[in-house]
Amino acid sequence: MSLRHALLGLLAEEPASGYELTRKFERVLQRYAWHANNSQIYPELSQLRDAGLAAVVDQGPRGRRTYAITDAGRAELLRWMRNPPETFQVRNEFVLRLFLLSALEPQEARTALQQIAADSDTMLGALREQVEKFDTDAEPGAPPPIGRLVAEYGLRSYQTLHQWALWAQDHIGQASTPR
Amino acid sequence: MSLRHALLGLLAEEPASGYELTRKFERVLQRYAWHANNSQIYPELSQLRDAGLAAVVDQGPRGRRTYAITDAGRAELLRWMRNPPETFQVRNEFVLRLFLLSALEPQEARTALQQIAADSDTMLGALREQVEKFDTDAEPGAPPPIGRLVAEYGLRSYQTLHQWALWAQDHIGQASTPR
DNA sequence: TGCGTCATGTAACGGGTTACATGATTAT
DNA sequence: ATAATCATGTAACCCGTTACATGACGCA
Repeated sequence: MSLRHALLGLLAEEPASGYELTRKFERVLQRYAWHANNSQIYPELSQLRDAGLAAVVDQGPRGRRTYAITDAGRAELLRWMRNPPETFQVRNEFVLRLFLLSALEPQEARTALQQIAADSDTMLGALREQVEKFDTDAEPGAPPPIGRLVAEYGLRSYQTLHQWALWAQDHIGQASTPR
Repeated sequence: MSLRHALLGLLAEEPASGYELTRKFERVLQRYAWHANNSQIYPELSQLRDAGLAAVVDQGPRGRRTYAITDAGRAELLRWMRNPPETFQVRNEFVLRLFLLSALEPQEARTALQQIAADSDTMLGALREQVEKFDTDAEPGAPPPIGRLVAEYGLRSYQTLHQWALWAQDHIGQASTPR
């Protein structure tokens, strides 16, 4: 039940409404870590509330309800963080398509790799901006927030993807024939 | 419906039984690309057969049925490969946990990062062996098979993770306090 | 006044997980 | 003989997706 813990993790940073959590998923988690949309988030928040792991701490206009993590919620999040499974399940259609590139003719595979190289380059630009923003906002000498570490991870991952796509273009050959 | 196309992709390489496909998922796709188990694979193979995208080409002992991709199946795989979605959905609990490291005390987060560095190092060893095997088996001058490109991707990804985990240990500070 | 955004949900359906169930073949 | 592996599947349940539904608030 990762969605539950993703929500607890976001609420551990600061209280938020279902709407704000939906936005956070879109901005922060969606690209590398976890995908969820509002029709999943609202029912899960209700369950979190019923289970005593989160509580409504504020009501605003348009029926807005701000949730905060409770002590029990914090304990549950810690328990989960301290007990990782030995193996993690991954579902990433993008990488799946990389694996199945051999089903295409080499020329078509090369074109696909070019597209990947271009897209990852665009992503790199956005991530570099994000990292720079962290670094200019930081007080000199102070250790960076975790968000900075995560952005660094994203940056390095896309750099790796980009460089691999360029490398693969050079090494993909006529001999890698599909059958 | 990525599972369907993952199966078609594997069958495009060579005919296989449900059992063999389950093994291939475990060995090849599971770690980076897609997770599936036998109780999903067998029904999906039946559907593939009913849809004319795969066909039983051999029967062996213990009721073993070898499936092969049909021309229609190949066409469907190509169509899918040529029409990628603009955005991909990602669900990776491992990365999610990286994002939520800020919920732990810095000391505990550092310990978790050490574990990640150690685990990724183990993975690197296995991947290096795999890559070497590809390279010693290859005829000199011949372009590498797609499997070699994918192994390279895995290798680079784990290298990136490993180096990031070391870097993050050095940069995680007392200031990254959970609230 | 009208558009964009904020804000919350439900319902039907499809995909995925866990647990269960069964038995044949091969190697030791 | 026995254990490991090969080999196939079903059933109940849970999680996630898509589409739908509704309306208040703030700004131009």
